[in-house]
Amino acid sequence: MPPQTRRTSFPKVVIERDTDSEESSSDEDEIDEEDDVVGEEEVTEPKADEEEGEEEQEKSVTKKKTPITISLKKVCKVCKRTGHEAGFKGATYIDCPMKPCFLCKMPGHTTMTCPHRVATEYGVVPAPRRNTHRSLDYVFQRQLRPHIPKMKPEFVIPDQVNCAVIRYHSRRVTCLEFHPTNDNILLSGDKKGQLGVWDFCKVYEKTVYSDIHGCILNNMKLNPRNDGTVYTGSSDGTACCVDLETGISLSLMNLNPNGWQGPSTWRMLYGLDINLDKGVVLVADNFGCLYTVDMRSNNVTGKPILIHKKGSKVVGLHCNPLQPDLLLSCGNDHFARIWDMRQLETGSSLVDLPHKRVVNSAYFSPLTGSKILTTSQDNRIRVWDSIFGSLDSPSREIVHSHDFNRHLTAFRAEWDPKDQSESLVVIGRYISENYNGAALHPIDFIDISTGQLVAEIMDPNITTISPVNKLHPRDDILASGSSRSLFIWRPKEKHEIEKPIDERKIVLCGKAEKKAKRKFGDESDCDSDDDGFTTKGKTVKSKQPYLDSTSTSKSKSKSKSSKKH
DNA sequence: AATATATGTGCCC
DNA sequence: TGGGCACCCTATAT
Repeated sequence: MPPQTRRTSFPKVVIERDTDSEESSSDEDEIDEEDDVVGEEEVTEPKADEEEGEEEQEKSVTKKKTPITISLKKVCKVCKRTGHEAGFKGATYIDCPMKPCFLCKMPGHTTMTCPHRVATEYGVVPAPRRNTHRSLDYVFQRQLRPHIPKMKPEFVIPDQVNCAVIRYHSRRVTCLEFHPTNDNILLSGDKKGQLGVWDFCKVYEKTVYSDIHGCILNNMKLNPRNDGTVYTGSSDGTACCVDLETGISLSLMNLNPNGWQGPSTWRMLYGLDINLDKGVVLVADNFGCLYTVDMRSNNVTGKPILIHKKGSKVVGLHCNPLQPDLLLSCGNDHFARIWDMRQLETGSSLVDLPHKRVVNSAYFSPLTGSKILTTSQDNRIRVWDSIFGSLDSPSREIVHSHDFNRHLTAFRAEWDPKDQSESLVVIGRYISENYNGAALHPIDFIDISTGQLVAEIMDPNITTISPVNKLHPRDDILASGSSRSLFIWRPKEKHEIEKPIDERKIVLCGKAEKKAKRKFGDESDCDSDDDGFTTKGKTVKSKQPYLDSTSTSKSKSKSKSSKKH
């Protein structure tokens, strides 16, 4: 047992007398009074206070002269000081005033009054009417984007859950990918290393492959040339090529051939991407190294290259969609880096993009590949408007709540691959908002050219945070991973027009699921998952989950201006 | 309904 | 450079 710290040894409920003073004599009273004032410096208290406190308690109980009241003094759960409280009041979270703003990390105000919350685009420099005279830029723009279309209208932003699977995974979801050709298939990875294949139009048609990885499936990518295979990278140190039909996986590499030799030597794979032009799969580990796997021979080629600080995680890799020679990496060393694939060696990065904290993700824009979008643990989304322009500093920094929490999958801002203007981005939100008395964590759609919150979507049935989000490459569909559950969102209008009513079923989750269970008295769902899932090598097909077409989940898709107070 | 628990990052020494 | 510890909105099982 670790030695108790002084702080924790303090009783949270302070016992005080109604009638003060009299024989109190001991130092304890003084302390109580101090507490009353501002909670002053508990630091000045004597070390033995705990026992003394108990003693006195007994004393006063036995005497019975002075009635005892236990006053629930305001004790802040965050800073442990008295005089104020932090935490949830109903569905509203009150910040500790002693801490810097939880949203923007600046001191002097709390989240409630943070200018970035009151006006989401606060401090964001809008996209300038660019008039660059760089010839390369001109050529690039003319070739690819003769006219820059407007961003997608709001109504095609998915805003309503129309199906979801309950606890499809037995651990939290870590990554999602849509199938490149089959519009209804969603792949999902989880912390346990399992890979899910879900036909979300048939809702209950899902398959889970549980014998591919031993722990966290960090990243996966489908092969667009052969859409039946997916490449996966895991913290177990292996990368695999998986056949989606059979679940048969081929190990491409194993960074821990000698098994567990202690935490300092165990290697894990994080970043992963496919470079079709070069016919390679790129993966990166937690020691800062990049590995190249030849897609034909399924062998690692060349030596690992240190591309980020030695010993630091390389969490993301992304190949430029148009320029096969360009690679973007990001990692725990607070950098995102652009590389030329033709001359990959340590220190040879073309550009280093510094961040204040860990970079959770870095992506080129999906259509032109000319923008860069990063998500960093400093609660900022950064945008570089053109890789052909100056990359000295980001074009915009958008403050957004997506803090690091060890129990959550890292948040990543994801492009909408269908948005011709390459300005619509989706990302889950950490801090909750009070929506009619419920604390919900919305999924935000942000126009990264202005920083404006275009839409915030949530569902009263989804009370958990949704750090993992992916937009469909062709349809107006959003997939979200929230804790162990997966959700599919569609725009209300579209969904209502296209789907016959009896297909508009909502699969309940979380609390609503439990309620439904009681209501229908069914015990047989995929909740007993662990049994099935742990059977190595077996696919688990679960039965039909709870369907409830009556409880239409409502979610709002509103512009930021109508936002609370 | 209180509590245990898993276990990443930053920062300090 | 490395161990130790703190840590603000978790989710879930008991």
